[in-house]
Amino acid sequence: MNQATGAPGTSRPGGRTARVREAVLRAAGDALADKGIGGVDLAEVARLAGVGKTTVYRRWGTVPGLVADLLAEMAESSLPRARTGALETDLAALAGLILKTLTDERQGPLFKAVIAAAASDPQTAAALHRFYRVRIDEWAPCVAEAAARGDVPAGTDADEVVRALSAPLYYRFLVSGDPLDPDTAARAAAAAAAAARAGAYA
Amino acid sequence: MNQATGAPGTSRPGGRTARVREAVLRAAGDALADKGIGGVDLAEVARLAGVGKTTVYRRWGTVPGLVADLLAEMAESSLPRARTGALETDLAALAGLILKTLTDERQGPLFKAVIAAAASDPQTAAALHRFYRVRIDEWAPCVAEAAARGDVPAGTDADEVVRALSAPLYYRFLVSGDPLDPDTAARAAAAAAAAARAGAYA
DNA sequence: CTTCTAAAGGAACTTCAGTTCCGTTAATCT
DNA sequence: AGATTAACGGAACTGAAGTTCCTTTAGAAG
Repeated sequence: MNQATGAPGTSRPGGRTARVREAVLRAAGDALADKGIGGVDLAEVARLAGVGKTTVYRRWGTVPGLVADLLAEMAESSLPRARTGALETDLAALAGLILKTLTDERQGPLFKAVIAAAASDPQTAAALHRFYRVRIDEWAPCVAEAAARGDVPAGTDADEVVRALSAPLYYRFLVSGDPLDPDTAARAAAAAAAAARAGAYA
Repeated sequence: MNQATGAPGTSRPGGRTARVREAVLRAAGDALADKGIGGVDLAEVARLAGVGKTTVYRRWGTVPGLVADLLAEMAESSLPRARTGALETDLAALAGLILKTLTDERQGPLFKAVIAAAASDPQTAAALHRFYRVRIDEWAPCVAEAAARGDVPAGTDADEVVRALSAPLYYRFLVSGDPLDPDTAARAAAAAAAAARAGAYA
């Protein structure tokens, strides 16, 4: 007597269920990347994934629900931070990583679509915030180590420095439409380091 | 013989046509602010505006088309910049203005929806970029004047300083979900000023 | 290997956003 | 003031996204 207590996929997560999830998330990522959030319908995703549309509607229900699951998947495959030994170079490495992600053929449009989805759906927003919480936690130690070395004032808010570095890249990407190039990334890293040294985040 | 050469509303823009446009844009703003981009349909907007839905479909066609027109309208009512006489205080005034806009009951959700729409629609994106081009052009002179006074290095990129100030606020608003408060705004202004003085934008 | 049932799949159905058609209203020009 | 026609508006129509119902497949347990 093993009744289904939760959502579909929780009680028998192995084998076929896992293959279906993988195929659907992959197809969803493809569709999001090339049509954006408005252009995705679940029946199309099901067709691309080679899966019955009933299955997609039953397990994910709506486009934002599917996007939230996709984000949870993406959070798992987060890269480890750089350890160059100096604040400026660590931050430059992070800026380069963000630049590479946002300008990537597939990842860029995907992030754009996901952030757009989060703007109008609380479930997606929560998943997005968790995603960036993980990223910031991964990279903040760069700043903490710099503080320990005395490169930035004691009491500097490490999270804030990471955000300050990321922000200009995302701002261009989402809001102003100004170009995103290695120069921009380098300047974002340099500016964050300079402001941190000046004690703007203490 | 005055045949209609352009889109509806171009050949007889006065009177009723203008009233309809005003009512529809107002209703569209309300709907966007409280349902977000995904939750708006043109028939509902028409009903709220007290206008035939055929009219809305004929003149604006799609939700992004309507949003683009709304943005063009918003760009007209841009506020003049502050002139406090010092870089830090000018930048603090701008940060305060952005904070006020993004946390406003109506304007905040509206901006969120509009930026989300721009993520998947080129027409909306173009309108959004024009909007921020206007804002940056309005405020960049603060930095140029500071450079003339010798407060920041000669050759500092004024536009870049304004973006650097705006970015952390928008990043929190759209991406990370961290709180937006006067403290954050003050820190964004201080950091932009510090980085500019250090020559990070020269 | 057999049993049990969670999860997938197919097909018909429903609902509603978006379109089309055509009659009505009112802005502009003489 | 009267004529012209751009633009509005109501109502019926269309098509596809999303739902429901029932059957089939295959993962987990004994």
